[in-house]
Amino acid sequence: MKASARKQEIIHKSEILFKEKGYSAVTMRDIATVMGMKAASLYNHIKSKQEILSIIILSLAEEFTAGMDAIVVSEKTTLEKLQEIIALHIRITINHPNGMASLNADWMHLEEKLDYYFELRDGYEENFRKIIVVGIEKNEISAVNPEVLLFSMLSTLRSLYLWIPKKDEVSLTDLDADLSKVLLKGVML
Amino acid sequence: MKASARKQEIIHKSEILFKEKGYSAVTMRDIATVMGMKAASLYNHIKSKQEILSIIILSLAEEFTAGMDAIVVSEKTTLEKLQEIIALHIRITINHPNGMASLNADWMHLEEKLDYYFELRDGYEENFRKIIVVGIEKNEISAVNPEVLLFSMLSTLRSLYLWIPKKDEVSLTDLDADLSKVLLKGVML
DNA sequence: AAAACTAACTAACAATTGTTAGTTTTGAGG
DNA sequence: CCTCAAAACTAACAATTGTTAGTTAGTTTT
Repeated sequence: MKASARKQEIIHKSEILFKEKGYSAVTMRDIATVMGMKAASLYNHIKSKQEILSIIILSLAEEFTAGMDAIVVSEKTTLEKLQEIIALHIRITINHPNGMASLNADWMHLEEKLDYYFELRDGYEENFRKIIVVGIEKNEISAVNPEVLLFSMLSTLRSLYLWIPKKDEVSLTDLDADLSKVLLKGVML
Repeated sequence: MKASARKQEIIHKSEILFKEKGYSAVTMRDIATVMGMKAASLYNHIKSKQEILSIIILSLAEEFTAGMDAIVVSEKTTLEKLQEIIALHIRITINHPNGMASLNADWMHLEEKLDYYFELRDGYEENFRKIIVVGIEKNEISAVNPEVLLFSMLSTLRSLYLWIPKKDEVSLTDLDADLSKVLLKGVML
C-alpha cells in the first residue's frame, strides 16, 4: 500500500474538491475532470469513492493520535503540553489544509471505517481531557470547567484549516505564540 | 409568507436530517419518509429542496445580525460586549441546535442566496472585529492579535451546536459564565 | 348543494450517480 | 522493433436524484 504518485494526486485533488463542496456533492466525474481523465479511469488507481475519503480522513486522524501520544508521555508541565497540542494542530493543518476540511465535515460518510475513526477521535479527546483535569488537580492551570476548556480549544484548533490558508507566511510564524496567548492567557487585563 | 405549520414541520425535520448527513446527502425521499408522506407531496408546501436550506440558514443568519446590531449600538464596555456576543450565540444555539449545523456546514449550497449570506456573515464579522480592535485601542482588553482572538472566539461559538445538545439543563445554566471564563480570562495562573 | 381549496396520492421524467466490462493507447526495458 | 503492463479510453448499467403532471379524497367557503 505505498500509494502510487498518480493515486496520491487523485487524493490531493479530491481534498480540494471535498473542501469546496463537501464529499457528497463531489462526483467521480468532478474528480476526473480536474485530473484530466474520464471517471472510469480513476478506478485504475482507486477502489472506490469511499476509499479516497477514508485515506484522507484516517491518515490525518492517525497523525493526530501519534502526536498526542508523544505529548502524553512527555515530562512537561500542563501549560507546555497544551502549547504542544496547539503546535501539533498548527503543524498538521499547515501541511494538510484541505484534508482537514474532510476530517471535520465528512467523517460521517466513512461507513465501514466509522468505528475506527471514533476510536481514534475518542482516544484523542480522552488524552486531551486528562491533561486538562490533571493540570487543574496539580494546580498548574486555573480551575475552569474542564469540559468547556476542552471544547473551546478543540473548536478553535479544529477550525484552523479555515483560516490558515488565508494567512501569509509572516503571520504564520507568530501563529503559535498568538494562539497560545489568546487560548491560554485570555484577554482580561 | 407566514410559513404554515406543515411547512415549518418540514423545515424542522429537514434540519435534523441535514445535521446528521449534510444537505447534499439528504434526499427529498428521506425528508418525505420522516414526514410520513411521499416525496412529491412535499411540493405542496415548499418550492424546492434549496428553499428549505435557504430558510434554515438565512433566518439564523438574520437573527445573528440583529443580535449583533443591538450589541454594537449599546453603551457597554468591550468586555461586556464580548460577554453579550457569547450569550447571543448560546441563546440562538439552544433554540436552534440543528439548524446551526446547516449554517456552519452547508452555506456553500445556497447558490442564488449565497451573496446575501456573505453580506450578512461579513457584516457580522466586521462588527465583531471592530469591537475587539476598539477594545484594544481603548485599553479595555489586553493587546492580543485581533484576528486571532476573533477567529478563536468565532470558532468556539460556531461549534456550540455540537456540544449543547449533549449537555443537561443544569450545566447549561452555567455555560455563559464558564465560557466567558475560558474565552476571556484564560487558564494561566 | 355547489364550488373552491388543501394536501395527499400515483406515475413518470430526464438527468445524474458510482461503478463495471471490455478495448485501445502509451511508454519503458529487452 | 517487440513485449507487456500500466493507464487511459468507450459504452453501458442499474439505481437514485429532484421535480412535474395529473388525480383524488377530504374539508371549507359560498
